[in-house]
Amino acid sequence: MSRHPELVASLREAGHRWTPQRESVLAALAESARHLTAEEIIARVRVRYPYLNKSAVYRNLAFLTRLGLVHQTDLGHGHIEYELHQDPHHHHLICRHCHHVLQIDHAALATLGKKLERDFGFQADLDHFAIFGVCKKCQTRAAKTAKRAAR
Amino acid sequence: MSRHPELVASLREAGHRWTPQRESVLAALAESARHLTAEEIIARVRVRYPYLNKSAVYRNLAFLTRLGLVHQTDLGHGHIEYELHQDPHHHHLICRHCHHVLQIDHAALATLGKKLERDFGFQADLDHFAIFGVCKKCQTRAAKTAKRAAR
DNA sequence: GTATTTATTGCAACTGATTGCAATAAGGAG
DNA sequence: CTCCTTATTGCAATCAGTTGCAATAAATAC
Repeated sequence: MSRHPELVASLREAGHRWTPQRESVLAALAESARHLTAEEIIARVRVRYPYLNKSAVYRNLAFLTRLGLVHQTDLGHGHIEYELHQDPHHHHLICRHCHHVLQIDHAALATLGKKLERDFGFQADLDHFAIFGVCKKCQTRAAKTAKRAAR
Repeated sequence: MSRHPELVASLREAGHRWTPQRESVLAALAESARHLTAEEIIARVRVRYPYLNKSAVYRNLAFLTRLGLVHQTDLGHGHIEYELHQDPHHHHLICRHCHHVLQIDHAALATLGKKLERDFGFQADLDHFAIFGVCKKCQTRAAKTAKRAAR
């Protein structure tokens, strides 16, 4: 019936249902190691389940996100990207010039989390964070261009 | 002609033009002390300029953002919010339960910025950051509910 | 003033995503 | 198994935002 028996049981206890549509969305994410856009998920799900409605996909992505099974991130590509939640926690540094995405691990943000907790009593969701900025390469490239322009 | 003579001059030097539409979008933001959604901006602009097309508003918001005059933030209300860029830099802690927005100043994130620079050579845009999580109030409320459920 | 260049606008078509609602079907009870 | 409740689906309408393109008009040169 399902390859996620404990998950399914806990969903049912909470009054939710385990439908083929829901399973297929989760399966599409589980079979991909990387982020997928909603459009990619719909395409993959329809390989097995050709007439699945897109609103069911969007609603299940929101549902799985609420459960904490799925993460939504805006990596600046114009579409939200989804991925299965899996440890270790990581974050992304996204260059606004070359759009390169550098993955960093949670340690870099642990201090900030503690600080927000201590100073404001705020329990931040510092998981899978997207930070925009300028990467090393583009900084040096920009410096060179500025120099050339100055001459 | 305009209440922003230096701005207009520098735009012209860069090959841009200063149109009534562009001015009216900037004016709408300047007259509001707080964040506005695109819809609110369109409504305010149309008080003086009834037939302005929405795509001109969106394009000018993007344009002013590229110039660094305007900031876009997703405060989790389902719409992007815009505001005139003004110091001092600040950030937002947004509770995912009660949706309360707590404004904090830049000091809290300064350490993170230095760390990203030092460890990864990444110059992060740590300006007007939105951090989601659970606020103090909702944490204590959740703790009480859990206790009650345990009985 | 007129002519030229081209950034910007207005419009209409379109995209990704959301929503209201009736129909369906999952899960539990008998 | 059948019956019942209601979470979920499918569909169509809708919404916020984007895009292609021809028309307009801002800025510059003359």
